[in-house]
Amino acid sequence: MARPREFDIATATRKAMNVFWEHGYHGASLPDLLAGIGIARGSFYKAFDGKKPLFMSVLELYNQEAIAPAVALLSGPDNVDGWDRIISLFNQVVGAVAQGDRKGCLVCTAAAGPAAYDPEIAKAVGLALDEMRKGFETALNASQAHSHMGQMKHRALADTLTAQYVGLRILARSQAPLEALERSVSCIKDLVVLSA
Amino acid sequence: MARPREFDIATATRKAMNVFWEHGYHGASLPDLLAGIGIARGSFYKAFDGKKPLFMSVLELYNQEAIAPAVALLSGPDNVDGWDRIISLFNQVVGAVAQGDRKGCLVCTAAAGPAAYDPEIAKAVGLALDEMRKGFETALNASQAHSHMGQMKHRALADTLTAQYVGLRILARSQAPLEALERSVSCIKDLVVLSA
DNA sequence: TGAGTTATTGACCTTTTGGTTCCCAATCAG
DNA sequence: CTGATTGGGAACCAAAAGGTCAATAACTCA
Repeated sequence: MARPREFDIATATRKAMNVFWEHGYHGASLPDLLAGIGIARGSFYKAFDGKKPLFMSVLELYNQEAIAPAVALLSGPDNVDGWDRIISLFNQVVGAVAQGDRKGCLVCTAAAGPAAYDPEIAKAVGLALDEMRKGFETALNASQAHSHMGQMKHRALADTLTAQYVGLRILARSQAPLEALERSVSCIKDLVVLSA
Repeated sequence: MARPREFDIATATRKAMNVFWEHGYHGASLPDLLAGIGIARGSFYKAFDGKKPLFMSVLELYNQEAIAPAVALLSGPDNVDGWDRIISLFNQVVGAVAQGDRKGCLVCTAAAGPAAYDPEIAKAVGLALDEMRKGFETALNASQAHSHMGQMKHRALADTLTAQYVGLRILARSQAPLEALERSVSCIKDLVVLSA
């Protein structure tokens, strides 16, 4: 064998995730990443393989750390009504903003940024957002108020909610007033009443 | 007097708008802009005052060329039902995508990008999106199906629709499947039925 | 026609970008 | 202990970023 690595790859990737999350893909420079992780250039290239490969790993980690929990929230538990789960998710989103977290969603920011010209990133982003969409669909299938809707309608509404989620998180990032985000969500909440 | 400028500032700004629109603020490099406008570096700095000042002018132009027409569509004519105007706007958005236009919305892309750390851009973006929001509100006030809703509900729904608009345009830019965007809008269309 | 003024151009500058290299230090097997 | 192997980190690199400037060209007015 030989000398063991002095830092944990997983931990370093998590730190890198935070840097990308805050600054976006382009905004995160090599020095930013190095400072955030706490290693030097050489180690960085030895461990990861440059900025973009790291970003792809970060997207994967983000799926586990942020997307998967959101999807889990939407998917259960079964004793909670599906629409309530959806409202909980949106409440979490504006709740984060209310506590000063304006980072938004890493995937959504990537969707608006490098996904436009990088097919690999676009694909990863698309997969992550599709997970969200499927989560919404699962929740809708478990919603009392939407049980009268057909499967196709559920799918369409899931797509709409996905777009709503993206819009909300982009607006959060763009310093939109908190009240506007709160109003958006309060209105979605009422949607169940309207569509019931 | 002195030597007259060989190009039209307004035309050049419009060309720059297209470059920014396609590549985003960061993605549009100086050479990109120079090639797009068709002038040399020196002229660029003489006419405009650098990249960011130009971008601010571009945002202004975009407000006239893209935001204002959208708001106008939402605001009238009075013989068209308000909700129909809203649906028309969303149809236009996915119609553009259907014809291969994946540029999205310059303001939405800026919201997800430089607005996160540049207060000046954030302010301009916020103003533009607020115009959209007011447009939605105006349309809702002229919607038969929503006449039973109070003013506060109109405002909240306008915020929701604004977020929906942003999400839709970001998804368009991120190469999301056309069908997903179509489903989103078709669902919004039904919303009038549900909320009637 | 000549003076004054301003646009045009392309070379040049600084800083920063992402990426590479090389040498030293640390670790393990034998 | 020793040699092989690997990580660590600073120095280094080329390219590209945005920005400046001095020389040249074009125009108007006196």
